[in-house]
Amino acid sequence: MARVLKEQKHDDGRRGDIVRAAAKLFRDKGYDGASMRAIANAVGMQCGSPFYHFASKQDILVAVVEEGLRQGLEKTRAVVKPNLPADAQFRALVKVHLSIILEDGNDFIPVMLYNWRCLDEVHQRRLIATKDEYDAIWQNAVNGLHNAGFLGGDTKFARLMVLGAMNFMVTWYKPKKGDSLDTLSDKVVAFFLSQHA
Amino acid sequence: MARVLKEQKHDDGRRGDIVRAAAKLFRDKGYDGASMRAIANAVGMQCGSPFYHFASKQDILVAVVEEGLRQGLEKTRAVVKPNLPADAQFRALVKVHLSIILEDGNDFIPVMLYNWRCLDEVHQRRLIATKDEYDAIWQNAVNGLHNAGFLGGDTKFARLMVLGAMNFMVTWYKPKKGDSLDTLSDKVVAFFLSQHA
DNA sequence: CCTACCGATCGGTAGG
DNA sequence: CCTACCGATCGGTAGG
Repeated sequence: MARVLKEQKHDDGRRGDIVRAAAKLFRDKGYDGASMRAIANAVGMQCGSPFYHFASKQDILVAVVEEGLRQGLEKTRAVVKPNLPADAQFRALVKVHLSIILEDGNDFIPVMLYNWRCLDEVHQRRLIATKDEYDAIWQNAVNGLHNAGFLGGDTKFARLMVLGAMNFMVTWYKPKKGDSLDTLSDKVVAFFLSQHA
Repeated sequence: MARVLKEQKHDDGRRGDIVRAAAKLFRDKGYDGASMRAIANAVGMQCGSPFYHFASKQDILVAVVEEGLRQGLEKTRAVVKPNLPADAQFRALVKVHLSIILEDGNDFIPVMLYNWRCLDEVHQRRLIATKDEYDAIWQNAVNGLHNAGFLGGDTKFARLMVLGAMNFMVTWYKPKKGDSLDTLSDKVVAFFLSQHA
């Protein structure tokens, strides 16, 4: 019990610092472009010290992606409400997703999206299970749009298009004064559901 | 004159082999993940030999992106026809773009899309001019959709959504027997223009 | 968590 | 275009 408490505190301390700093560096420079030395220095450590907390650089990447999926799934589940109209449910999910990939300090999911192939196959296979949960929530919401007449055709394809368009925003979105993620979410929703405005 | 001819032949020979091999490796492993040794070996050279053709690894990346933009712009311009109905023009552009990013051996533009930040700022600034030409063609087509009543709202945002959704296909599209880029183009067009089907 | 270090690999070069 | 090599940097480790 004491041991469990100690480990939890540990996770929230230096280990967590490393994961957050690595996420930022992986996002900015890519997995290969961010050296262990850079990660160590970002948290005020010497170059060998992160290996006290992680067995390898790969394990840090895994921790980043795991943390991203954990946070992302938590935030996403929190806005899923069974009695919401399809378009309102869609808007809520869009807003959460934009926050997950665009908001300052949320580097975990962008790292996952753009460094997925840097993960070992073993880790990919394990993490894909959680990714599937995430996709299933979205698939439900898109199916809801279809059933409510907002979308026709192939709903799996529709989900991929919607999420793809948003995920690619990571490459071009620059936050500007005056517009919030709320405004941006409205634009995304308006674009995809414009046929019923 | 003889010198010009010789250089042209040279470009189409070993230099071109290096650019094509590098494009494939940059696409598969990323710019940092693909070593000069791997690029050299892919064309049957020793590790120092590519430097007879290029001053640096960075210059190979620049050549890959330049070739991608050149080919892409050429193919794209070829399908732009002033008297085409807006939806037909859109479909033609979608098909060309899918071919550019998904067809086997077309690694140049995917490398550009996902290794853009590996380019020096100087090269980015120069290449962005050509990118803008590409975007302008698409903007025209999307404006055409808007004017014909296929789309409402912010047409620049619409362009970014449409291209983003397609560009992200690079991360999930796996060619399957029986479906062609024609079928896929139809699905993309149907999705974005479904409100007027 | 630091110090001091390892072997491996990297991009790039000189000389032919 | 090859051979042979360079200094720099990489991820990772042993010992404290």
